Amino acid sequence: MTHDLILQHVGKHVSLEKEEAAYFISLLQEVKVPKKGLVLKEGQLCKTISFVNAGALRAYHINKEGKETTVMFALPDWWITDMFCFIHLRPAILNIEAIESSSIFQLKKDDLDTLYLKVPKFERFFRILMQNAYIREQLRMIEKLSLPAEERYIHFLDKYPLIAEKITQKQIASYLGITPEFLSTIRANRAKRIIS
Amino acid sequence: MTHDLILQHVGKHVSLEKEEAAYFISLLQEVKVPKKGLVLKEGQLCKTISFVNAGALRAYHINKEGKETTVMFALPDWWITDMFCFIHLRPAILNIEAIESSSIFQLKKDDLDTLYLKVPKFERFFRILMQNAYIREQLRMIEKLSLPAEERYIHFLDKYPLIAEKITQKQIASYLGITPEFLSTIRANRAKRIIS
DNA sequence: CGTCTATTTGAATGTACTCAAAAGCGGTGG
DNA sequence: CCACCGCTTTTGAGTACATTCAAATAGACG
Repeated sequence: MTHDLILQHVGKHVSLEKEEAAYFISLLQEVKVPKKGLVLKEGQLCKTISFVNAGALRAYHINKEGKETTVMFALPDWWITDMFCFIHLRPAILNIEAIESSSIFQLKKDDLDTLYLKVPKFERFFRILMQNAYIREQLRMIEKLSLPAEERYIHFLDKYPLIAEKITQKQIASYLGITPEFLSTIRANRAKRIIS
Repeated sequence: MTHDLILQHVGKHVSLEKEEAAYFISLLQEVKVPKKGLVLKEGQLCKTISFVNAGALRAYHINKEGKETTVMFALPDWWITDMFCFIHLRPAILNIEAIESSSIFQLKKDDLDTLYLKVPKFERFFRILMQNAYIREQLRMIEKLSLPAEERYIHFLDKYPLIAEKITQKQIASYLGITPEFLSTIRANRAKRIIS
């Protein structure tokens, strides 16, 4: 359980003194999650944000009709949480599960708030993270509103090849906002077109 | 052109010394925009972020088929820009126009970067802003993926009554991701149901 | 007042969904 | 190690939600 990856990751945006790095790491708790294990369950208080050190996670929401929609995937070097509930200390509206056996570092809300005060560099670090997350979501919304399902599917494969190879089509479909059956016919149509 | 609103707004999240406030304000440039005036045009470099002091703005994207999708609205006390292009210094993919005659304060990217260094409190301030923006977009995506058009319409009226009363149905439709014709039939159906 | 755009209405169409059933695939236990 | 179980994927038919196109009406603004 080295912290090389996370320190390198933080180092991309801010440079830490030795003691700052040590303090930061002291706040992290490593958690191993087996495949299909839940890191967060809807209704629970979401008290932590997780950095993926190894493996892959998925956050999804289930609406009142039982329909599942995938909010995000996270590979190593990504942070994931139910941000709304983490920030406002509300019961989670998302589930977060391990797609494969994973190792994550969890940071508690309270500790993060203290970290901001003790090492203000982390304000910058998380500002950049939030900024990128916001931009990603905004671009995703523009795609969702302006492109048909097939083009969104192609973009997804293009943008997230490493994710695509780890997950099922059902999960891709629920990220794109279509049914697995429809994704299947999209793929069948493409295959036909490519042959002819 | 007082800066009361913006200072009060910043004050909600961080408290500034007199000189810090003065410095911050010195970086702002007031711009008056007439109704239908463009603050940002697709293809231009997006060098500024705008705080709405009075009036109302709208950011929208036009895809290659000419279909327009509204990315966000901004009332007084909101910040608006093409965040992707602002951060990465790319040609804008969004247009930003005034829905009504407006007064905005513009902050240049360079000045913002300097501001972060000189007054690190602003890292915190914008971290919180970005965090909220991220959460909003994420919740919007969950709605878009899991609710039918009619429910999204009701939620919109509920969540943004002040915006709803200023804009056209066409603009609401383009925010919800439906055609104006379909929004019209949704409204007609609701009216019928309410009468009977 | 006239023009331009937004809104409504309706008919025809298309994209995506539901339901159902079969085929494929992966994991697990005997 | 193979057979079985459960889940994913495919396929197809019927359906529903939403779009397109067109035309009429209503509203906003100079």
